[in-house]
Amino acid sequence: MAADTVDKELLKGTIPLMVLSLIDKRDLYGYQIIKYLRVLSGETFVFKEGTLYPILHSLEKRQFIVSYWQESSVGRKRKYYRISEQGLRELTDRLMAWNTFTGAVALVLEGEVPVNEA
Amino acid sequence: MAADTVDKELLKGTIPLMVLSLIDKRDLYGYQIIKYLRVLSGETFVFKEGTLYPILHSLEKRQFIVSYWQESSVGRKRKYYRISEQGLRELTDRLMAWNTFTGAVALVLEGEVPVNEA
DNA sequence: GTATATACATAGCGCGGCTAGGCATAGGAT
DNA sequence: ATCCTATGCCTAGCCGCGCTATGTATATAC
Repeated sequence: MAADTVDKELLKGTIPLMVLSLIDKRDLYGYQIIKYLRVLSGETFVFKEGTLYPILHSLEKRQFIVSYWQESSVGRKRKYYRISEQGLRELTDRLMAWNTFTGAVALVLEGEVPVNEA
Repeated sequence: MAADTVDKELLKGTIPLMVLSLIDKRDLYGYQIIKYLRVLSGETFVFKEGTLYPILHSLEKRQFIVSYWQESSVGRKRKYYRISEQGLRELTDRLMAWNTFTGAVALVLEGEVPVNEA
């Protein structure tokens, strides 16, 4: 595994977190979110539509985000998403969970393993 | 989701990393690894045997760890694991992947979302 | 006219971890 | 004596997330 590739498994659960975080800053449409994830992550997160769209649909179904169509001067219509009240709460919760999680992993990785038996 | 609970989804792929990291420090047996993960993580990672043992078997099958039985003064026999050469390489790779991954997530979470359209 | 980029959608698969159960030994409590 | 708890190992089968693969549609560049 090269240093600039991500273990896909590690991603589980973090994509919705990142998506909510981005939409929280500004209303975005799907294709745009894929680009932002790619650019902001320094080309680490390169997702296909097949990965992101179902996640957006799931987030909308659970009412964390709300969609609306909007014309663009170029290309076809875009489906924008904005975050809801529940979405804000979900984002807060997921951020806490993320920090707890990475903190706990760090503790284990840096932790001393006692030499004595239990 | 409470702050002291982990989103199980986030765990995907990180358990083998933590397990390899622990065994790298000292030979350990399964039940012991569960305890260390629980204690070192500050009660964040509380795994059942049904979670850990299959992971150990998988790591051994891929020859990242090697097992051997050893009597104990109390209780039944224990199956210890030690890390192999390949396991050391795997651990290094997974550590890099972990750092890349968490770094990229941080970039996205803290990233500025430009106001202009692409 | 066809290749590329944009933009959205979904059925179905793969795979990691978890549930739920089982087996076995020892020590302490009742 | 019997039960509970802790220790210690094992596995079939499920669940759920993300990915593959594919399809549709519009606009621009060559």
